[in-house]
Amino acid sequence: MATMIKKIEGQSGEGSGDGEKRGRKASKEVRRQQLIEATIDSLAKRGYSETTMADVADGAGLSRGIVNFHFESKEKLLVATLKYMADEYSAHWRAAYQKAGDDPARQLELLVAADFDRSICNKRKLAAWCAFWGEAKSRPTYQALCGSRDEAYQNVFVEICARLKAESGYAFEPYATAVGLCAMLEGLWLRLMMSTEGVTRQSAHHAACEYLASVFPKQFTRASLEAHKID
Amino acid sequence: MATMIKKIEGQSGEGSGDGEKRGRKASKEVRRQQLIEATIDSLAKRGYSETTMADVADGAGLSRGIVNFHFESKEKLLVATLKYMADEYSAHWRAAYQKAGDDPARQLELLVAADFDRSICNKRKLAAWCAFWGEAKSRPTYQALCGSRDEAYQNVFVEICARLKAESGYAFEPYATAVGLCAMLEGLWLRLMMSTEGVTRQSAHHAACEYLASVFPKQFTRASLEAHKID
DNA sequence: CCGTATTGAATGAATGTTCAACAAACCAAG
DNA sequence: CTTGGTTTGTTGAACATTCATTCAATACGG
Repeated sequence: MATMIKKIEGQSGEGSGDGEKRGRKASKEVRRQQLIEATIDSLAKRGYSETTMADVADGAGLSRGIVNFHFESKEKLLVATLKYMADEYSAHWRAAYQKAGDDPARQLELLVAADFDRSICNKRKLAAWCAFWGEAKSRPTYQALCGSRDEAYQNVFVEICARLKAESGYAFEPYATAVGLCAMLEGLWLRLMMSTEGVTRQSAHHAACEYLASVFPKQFTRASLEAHKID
Repeated sequence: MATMIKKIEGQSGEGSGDGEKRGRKASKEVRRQQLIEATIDSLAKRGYSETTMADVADGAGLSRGIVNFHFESKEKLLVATLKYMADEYSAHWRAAYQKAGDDPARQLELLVAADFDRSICNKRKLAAWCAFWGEAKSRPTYQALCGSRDEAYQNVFVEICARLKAESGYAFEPYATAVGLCAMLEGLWLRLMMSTEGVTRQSAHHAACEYLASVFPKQFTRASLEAHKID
């Protein structure tokens, strides 16, 4: 157990070259992350309602009381977990957006692809997301964070649709089209998480590309989208 | 309380003209439904993890032990509730499908409209659906029923897309297009439930129609879809 | 040694389930 | 139409369990 902690701290140490005393002070942040990862594990395996503090502690290989030390309560732990995932998601699409440069078609293609990237879109994370969605309505805190595909995210799509319309003379309304696209991406995640067979990350991405080819025929052909497909 | 029971029994009596002794035997089914409705209420108000047997009993205005009499356990109650909603949803879209006749374009329009009908698509029911979605991954029983937008539902869309393609020479793949459309409908439900302001049943339906107009331009114009809009 | 992170048992609250008692509906016999 | 007995639905308190939280004791880095 102690060795595992050392290893994680080591990884953290490599990543950030900060020369401060890393043993304890870093440990605090590392321990939090470790517990958050264990929380995601449990949410994915057992679901929200069956996830207990003991599960999380056991999953992290630590003692029962530890969670209340690093997080004040179960509620706080879950909020921190959701925030962790929301930040990760946000950083991921922003990176893809930036990488795309200024071409709206390329922005669209990369943003959609980003949503089906392995690092974000896997059973574990999707299950955790869905667990929070299920509780979001009755908890304002969750509701705010579950707009992870947030205001900003949707606005980017609205902007892209508007530019493509201006550029190629489409008849659609940019706002409604963007809302529909964002909804489809979310819905594909939902299906990905729900159905055991049939749906895969690739097939979901493929369906999204089919949408792009239908709605933006001037920018995308099915052949070109197929060519860029990587995983 | 007794008067309320009488009233409900009366309604049930009118509906089914069976001449059997209706006082007790009907009561059993009525009571089950009453408890299921109370369960949906609680799921919508408190969420899955905070819904207790006491909440359900109180919500129905009955005593604590009653739920374990009509349903064997909490688990069974929740499964029955989900099944109730799944059956209702299925019946609703099948009715719309039948009403549409044999024209695939009209089938598509009515099926999409059905998804945003008041009777199905309201905060209460959506919240309850989402509560189950959140738990579905870890419970095979839920997972099976949560394919309420089931195999059959999706296959109808695949068939419609295939016919429209054959009829009008579109380039899309029917299966991927249908999957994307179904996913969008689910995603719009999700948004409808999540965000407090901005999204309404009408605007969600509008986004779906925008999709239809973009993907099936030969069948739908934005003007015609707008004209048919009722609620 | 000092301070901090960690442990694990104790505690108390919440909750699903059980069950003995009670009420009401039903049916047959007077 | 009564009456008495039987079945069936309903109640609410008791019970057992699960679980988040607390905290005194401990280990360990600096």
